[in-house]
Amino acid sequence: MPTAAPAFAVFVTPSSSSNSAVEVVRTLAMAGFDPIEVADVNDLKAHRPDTGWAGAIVPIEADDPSTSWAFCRDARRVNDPVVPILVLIGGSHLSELSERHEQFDDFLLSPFHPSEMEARIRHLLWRSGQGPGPELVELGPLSINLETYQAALTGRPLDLTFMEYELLKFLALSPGKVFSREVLLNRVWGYEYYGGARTVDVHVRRLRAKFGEEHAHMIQTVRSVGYRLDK
Amino acid sequence: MPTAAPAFAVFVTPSSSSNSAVEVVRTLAMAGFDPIEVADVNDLKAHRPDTGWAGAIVPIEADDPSTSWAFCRDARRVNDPVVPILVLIGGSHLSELSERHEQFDDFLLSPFHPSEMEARIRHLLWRSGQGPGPELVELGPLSINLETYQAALTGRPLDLTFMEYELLKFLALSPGKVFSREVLLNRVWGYEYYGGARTVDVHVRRLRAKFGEEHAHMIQTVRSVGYRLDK
DNA sequence: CAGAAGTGTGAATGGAGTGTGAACGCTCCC
DNA sequence: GGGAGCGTTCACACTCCATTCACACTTCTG
Repeated sequence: MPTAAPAFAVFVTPSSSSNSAVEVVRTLAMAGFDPIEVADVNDLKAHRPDTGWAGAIVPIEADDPSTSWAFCRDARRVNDPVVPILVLIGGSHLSELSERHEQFDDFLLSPFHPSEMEARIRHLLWRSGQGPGPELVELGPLSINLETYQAALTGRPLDLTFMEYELLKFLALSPGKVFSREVLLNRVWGYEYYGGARTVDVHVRRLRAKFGEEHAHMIQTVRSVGYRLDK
Repeated sequence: MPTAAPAFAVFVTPSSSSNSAVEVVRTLAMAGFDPIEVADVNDLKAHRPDTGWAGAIVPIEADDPSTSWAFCRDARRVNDPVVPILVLIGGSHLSELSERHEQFDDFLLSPFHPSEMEARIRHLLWRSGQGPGPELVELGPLSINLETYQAALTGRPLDLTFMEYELLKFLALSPGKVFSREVLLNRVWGYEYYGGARTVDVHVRRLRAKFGEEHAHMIQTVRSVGYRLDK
């Protein structure tokens, strides 16, 4: 199971004359983020995800800029200040930015291209804390950190070798699914690999040993078929 | 005598096929800045104004991106690191940004509208005048001062060479994350560098030696994968 | 120009990691 | 109950990888 997607607040005015918010929401979703519409600062508290806000996207409404700017200002004042703030603004309103530097972190011309918005968001995320959280694979008590090449069982780190790690990762990416030895040799060891089926057995055995008696059952044997990783 | 206009370095390739640099220079001048064309990092030192660089504008040449990126990287490594860096990039090359966040501060789609460039520059200037960025990187007993190019372990200064420092800084910016030798060669030594993987090993070894026996374990080897910096 | 410091490369070394064969044990089915 | 089939376990040999060393090359400095 992948880590929860970073949640972004998308400011929408009650008199949502523009449909830009729709475009924003769609773009965020396509880029793998979690867009949540908010109408005012109270919504920021009410709808705050457990993981907090990864940032906010604020379209500056052409017919009522002050409301949008007020939202930006207030979003910085709540208990858990929202950063970063990306402002969406029409080309003819660029001059408004000059006196409001402290109210936004980056801006994007409207209409916008989705890939530019995504690029700006990713750059902001990186700046404000080294980007999105680490890529984790979790399955019950097991968690695998794909960035650090570390696996842990109920928080206790497992000292795995390269092949053990690769095998476990492969199994954990398709929890519950049974893989034959042949498939495992192909997908984990490589297509050109031509070794005995005993190889898989032994690595499973070593994994189970490191899991400890308590969790060894997570790797299940399916007789005359292969192996499967369960919770 | 009026205050000198902020000076911006504009990167131009010798084979300046694109005329984007001309546009950049004109826009900067119109906005009241002082554009100075530079062809490489040596020019940054040779033509450095008395007031220092206010920033740099770097067009990413479509036919030779790596030269432009190398300039960005090196501009951050000179004695008086150039910040901020604004990158000018074609829409079809946006994906290049994802792995180079540390090499630029903001980007602008090419072709660009002069008023957007001016707005971006003014926002960058405002930001750099505010809180100077994270000039200190800390990780357990290790602290790295990005401004003075000094690293220290439990307060004791480490006498690092240039490459040792760059390698350590890169690792410390993503604590815990494993990097392969290939990635390290690309991102620390440079995309255009094509050397043996032993180079990385040796520099790691020298870093560990300077860390001393007590802290050598901070740089961990992940067998058949790469290296990782931990607390 | 001599010397020092920084950096990259090839080769030797040691060891962790990996694969294999054989012995053992379990389960199912005739 | 006995055998066939399959998985498990063990010990051992070998491969590959990281480490280390020595040295060549470049750059800088006095």
